[in-house]
Amino acid sequence: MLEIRQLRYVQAVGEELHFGRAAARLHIAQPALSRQIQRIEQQTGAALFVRTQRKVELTAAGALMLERSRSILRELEQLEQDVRRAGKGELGRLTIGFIHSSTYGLLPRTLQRFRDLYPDVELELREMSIADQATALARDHIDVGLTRPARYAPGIETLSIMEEDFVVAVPAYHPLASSASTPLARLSNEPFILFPRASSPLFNASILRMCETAGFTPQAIQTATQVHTVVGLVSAGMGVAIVPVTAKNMQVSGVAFLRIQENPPPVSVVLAWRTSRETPSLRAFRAIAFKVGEEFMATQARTRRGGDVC
Amino acid sequence: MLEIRQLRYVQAVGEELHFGRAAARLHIAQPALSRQIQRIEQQTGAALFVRTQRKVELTAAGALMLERSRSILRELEQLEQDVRRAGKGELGRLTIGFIHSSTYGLLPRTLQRFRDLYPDVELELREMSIADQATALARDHIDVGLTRPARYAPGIETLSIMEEDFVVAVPAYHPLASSASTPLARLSNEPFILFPRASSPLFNASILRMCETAGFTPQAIQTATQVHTVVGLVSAGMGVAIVPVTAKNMQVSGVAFLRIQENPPPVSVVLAWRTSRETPSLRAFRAIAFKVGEEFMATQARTRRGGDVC
DNA sequence: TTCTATTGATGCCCTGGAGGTATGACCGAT
DNA sequence: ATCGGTCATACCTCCAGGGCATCAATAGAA
Repeated sequence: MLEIRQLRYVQAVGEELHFGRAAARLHIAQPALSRQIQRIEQQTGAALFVRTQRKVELTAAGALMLERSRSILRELEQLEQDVRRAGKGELGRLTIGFIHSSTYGLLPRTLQRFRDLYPDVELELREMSIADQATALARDHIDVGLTRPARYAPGIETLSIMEEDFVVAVPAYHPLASSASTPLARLSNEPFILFPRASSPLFNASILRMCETAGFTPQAIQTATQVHTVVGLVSAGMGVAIVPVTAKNMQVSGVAFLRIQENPPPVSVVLAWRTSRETPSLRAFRAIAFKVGEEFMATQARTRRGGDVC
Repeated sequence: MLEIRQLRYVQAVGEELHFGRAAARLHIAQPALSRQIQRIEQQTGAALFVRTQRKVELTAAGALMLERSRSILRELEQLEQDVRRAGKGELGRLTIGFIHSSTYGLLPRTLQRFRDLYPDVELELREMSIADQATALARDHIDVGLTRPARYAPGIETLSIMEEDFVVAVPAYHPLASSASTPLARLSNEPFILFPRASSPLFNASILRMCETAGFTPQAIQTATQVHTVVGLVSAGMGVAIVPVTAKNMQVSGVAFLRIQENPPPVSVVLAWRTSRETPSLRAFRAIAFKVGEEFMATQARTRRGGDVC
């Protein structure tokens, strides 16, 4: 089989048409080059160059080999560079699962920043539920999930990148609408729009627990899986709801958001991935998502925990 | 720079996902393979494989390199094969100059046989005059010329591949039309269609000389460069002509061809090429053209020299 | 013509690196 | 705890590629 060295030598001699100069260009002595070319000619049984005493000329076979050698050498160089980049995570493909609600939060910013830094990593996005992400991770259908805390199979790691407080959403005309905060108990007789237990177990359980702690069971008048649907129903005056604070980013009018005076535990957004499938691109994505999460929480800090309002 | 060996090793390990088996496939010992892979990983700074104690897995960079290595190895193999074939003249390009009259003779057969034997040699055909072929050869515009004997520049070799006798062409109603042969002297008062001296010096000179030997100067009523035009004019009754015997192949009706009893010297068809531009394809073409020329003369032997008529 | 300079080929030697063998380290299975 | 399987490490060998000196052939100068 031909060796790369041989291709390079053919290219040098083919371009210089002079063994001495070609050898100099290759940083080897001329006899070595002569021997290598002879060797190729012997290997292939084809004369590549016609050496008359005064000049060197390409044969048809030589011209063919020169051209193709150039092309293969280019490809090889490109390959090495690409492998190097892939090793640093600058090249590749990342399939990301995400829950719909993260669309309004850090996903867009994370994607934008990631694309800026790693323009040659193909990103594939798949909206899927928390449960679906868990199985997709286990089956290697996605590289990483932007999801919520849950019970994941062994071998799947998670990293919390953001904690969101819950807030109360009420219609704009509601008596509470002008308040900045409210105790949960004030909502005990309100009709509630809740998240269904089946598809949104985390939100459902969190909200039921905090109401229980406040001493009542919320009266469900409707359920909806996606946050923006829930807020939409509040906006339509159908009832009140408890939603994560990022719901404010949804640009729905006719809804007021109130802090919850009991400061119930926040809910996390986590990244989840298979430990054994850790790639450089994944590491890079994780770092960026983490950073974006931090910034995101910082910009929303004024509305959180009643503490540092400006 | 990456070496071919390394690509092959990556391919083997990537496909076997097992160092021992991959090494066996490569006919080397396993430690050598481990070292080479490590070396590549060190060279590129990218992990290609994840070696857990029980199994080997590809990383993203490894998968990339596997795929591209396959492709480069394929190309390299193809290259070697093509160079080998080009060396034997089975691959390449041959630009052939030819005079129009050879279209009715051996050119079609030669081309057909050559294409059968060397289907991957591209043939480019250029009809051009004898003089044009001489300069085209000198300037490397054509690889070989199918032409007539002439004064060629030094460095240009010729090989005669066929000798054609001249015959007399007369209109079908001409008193001589039913004869098989005639002495040239019988034509001394006939109107002649001649080849112009400028563009067809060889034919023109040959014909004038044989008539002179027969004791007369032909009376030109018209000149025409191409043989088939000349024969067409004879068919139209404009006069008689002396043409090479291949003119019979032109399928022109209304013309009778007669042997010349004086047996004037025949005219050759030659191949001409630059000695320094001798390629394997050219050699192959030459051999075939020569053979075809021999066969061509054999099939026409019965009409030649008055000898072996059946 | 003879001499010289140029250029590719040949002979001989040396060395780096690829490969081999033996063995270690690690882990899962029994 | 032991064994078997698997990849990594240590150390040695050997050869192909490269360097140096020189030859051979020829074009161009004298």
